[in-house]
Amino acid sequence: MSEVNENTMPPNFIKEIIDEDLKTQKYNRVHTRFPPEPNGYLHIGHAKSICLNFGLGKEYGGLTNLRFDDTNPTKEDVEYVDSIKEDVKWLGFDWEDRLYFASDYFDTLYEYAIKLIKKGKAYVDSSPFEQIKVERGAPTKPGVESKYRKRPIQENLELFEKMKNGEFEDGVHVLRANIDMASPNMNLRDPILYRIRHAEHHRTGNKWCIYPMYDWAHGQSDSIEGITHSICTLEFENHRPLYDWFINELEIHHPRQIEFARLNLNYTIMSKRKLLRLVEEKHVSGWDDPRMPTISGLRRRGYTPESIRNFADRIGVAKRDNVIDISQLEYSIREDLNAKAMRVMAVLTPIKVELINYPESQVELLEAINNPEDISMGTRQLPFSRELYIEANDFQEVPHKKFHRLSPGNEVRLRYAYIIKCEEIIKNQDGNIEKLLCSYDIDTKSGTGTSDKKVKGTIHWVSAKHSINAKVRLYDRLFNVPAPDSDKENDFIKYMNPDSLITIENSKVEPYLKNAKPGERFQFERLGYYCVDSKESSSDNLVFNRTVTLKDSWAKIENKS
RNA sequence: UGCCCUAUGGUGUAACGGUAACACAGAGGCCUCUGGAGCCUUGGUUCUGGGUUCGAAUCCUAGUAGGGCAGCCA
Repeated sequence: MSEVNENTMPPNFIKEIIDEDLKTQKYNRVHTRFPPEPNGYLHIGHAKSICLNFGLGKEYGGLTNLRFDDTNPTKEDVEYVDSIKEDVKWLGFDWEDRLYFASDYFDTLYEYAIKLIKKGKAYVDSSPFEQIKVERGAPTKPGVESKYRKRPIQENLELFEKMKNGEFEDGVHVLRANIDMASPNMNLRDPILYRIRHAEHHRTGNKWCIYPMYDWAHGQSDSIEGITHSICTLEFENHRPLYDWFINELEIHHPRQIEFARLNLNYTIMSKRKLLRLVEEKHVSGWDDPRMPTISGLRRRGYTPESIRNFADRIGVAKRDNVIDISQLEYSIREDLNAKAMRVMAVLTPIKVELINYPESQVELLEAINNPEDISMGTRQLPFSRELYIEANDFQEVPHKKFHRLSPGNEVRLRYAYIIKCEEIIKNQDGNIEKLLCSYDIDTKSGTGTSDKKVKGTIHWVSAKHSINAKVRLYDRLFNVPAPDSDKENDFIKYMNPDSLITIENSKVEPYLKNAKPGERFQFERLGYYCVDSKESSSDNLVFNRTVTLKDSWAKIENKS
């Protein structure tokens, strides 16, 4: 697990509120929490929240809990609990011994409910589902009080206990708070606290058949844990008065809730439901498919925890709706990997080059720099011989006017090696290039300074007989429109990018990569950042995933003309 | 025809009543044995109209626009 860097996050309105609360002694400590529901995998939007909550805890010398809000047994599963824990850890955060579950508080919550009933602030409603829905009214229309609203306290107590004891079928009764059916805030129109659900819970098993609603459980859970600042997304702003009402009626510790705008990224989707659909309908290989915006997907794609944390800091926190450009995320990973990734030679789509004036059996070992951004990473030896592979698109038979690479009669430098000149093109019967016959200039060996010949381009290469095969997966954005789920007419599936994954079976990589470990990240010179696939790669069957390309200014020049 | 929230360059975020800053993207240029990296240059009548003030992106007010709220989901 990597360390969280010491940089503090940029100023934001939440820090201002906390500063103020500390100054006024509203609280004398900072305690936050990250409260996911274990019903899906975490995505980059959750990463923003995790970085925020844990970042605040760290920055103020406080604490941050990990708490699962597992109040709906029909949707939750331990698979999700495990993946969420792994993701939070991988991002570099530590909840220490403070791993909690809302289900830990089911007993307390039950007692709290009884307290409310005794105060006449909650009642058992035996109206059918539809009745309750109709009586709730609409945003512009006040609700109507239930005929069970004035049920005697003793009867409520007895019914509620029977609900708990499993004496009723699902849906027969609910426990409701007694607040205000005419409130302009719908959340205050006698919200449901408990519903009957004869379902097995992933932690409490069959102990309960009544389960608290999120609204009833969430605020009290924060209170029980002594949370000072409950940070959540904007849609809970209207729920805050309800949470305040509960806390006040119960007379328990009062956390301060602060809402912020969730992350939106273009060219992807963030809805858990839709991500689940991609997985279930097999549009992707799983939650950790490298094209998914999930944390596990980004991890398998080759993103580093540091890059995600830096991204979270850079995009900031505010209350207005936002759509972050995906290039911002890509910038963060390039920035990190540029500093850290070892450079390596890999030819994705090879064409053969034969150096006609290079001795048949000669092999030279050339020194290559592992990372020009970090010379402490040293150098390595690169075998060079008469037969090489170069990238197919580094050769143009009829070169574009600004093309600086190899073309007939033209010279180019082979990185860390010699300058070569294309003398002849050998084609097969179909007219496809079989190989290029080139000459090399012995006086131009890299590092010798024996020639002052200048050449416009430098290309990467690999020695044919020393290279090893690799499978390379080129990943691109999953959708080809900026907002795939904003179209009300068309399903978002329609906007999936058919070229989001292109697999190349026979790429040639330098021999150093033979021992590359799963998850290890490299820069393939002039191409991009790649990592060894953590699931399917082995030393005799290398599989690389493209994390992100290098910035490609040539592509822009090419597109312009 | 209700309540709540929001409004700063293309996208984000900052500026805390003293005259708009930073990052990404875009466009130019320099440099380069990665067309990478790095460096330089280049964008805003701060949603609109009033008001308060010597002074407003910041405060007040009225509009306008966008988002949220009618699960026994979270």
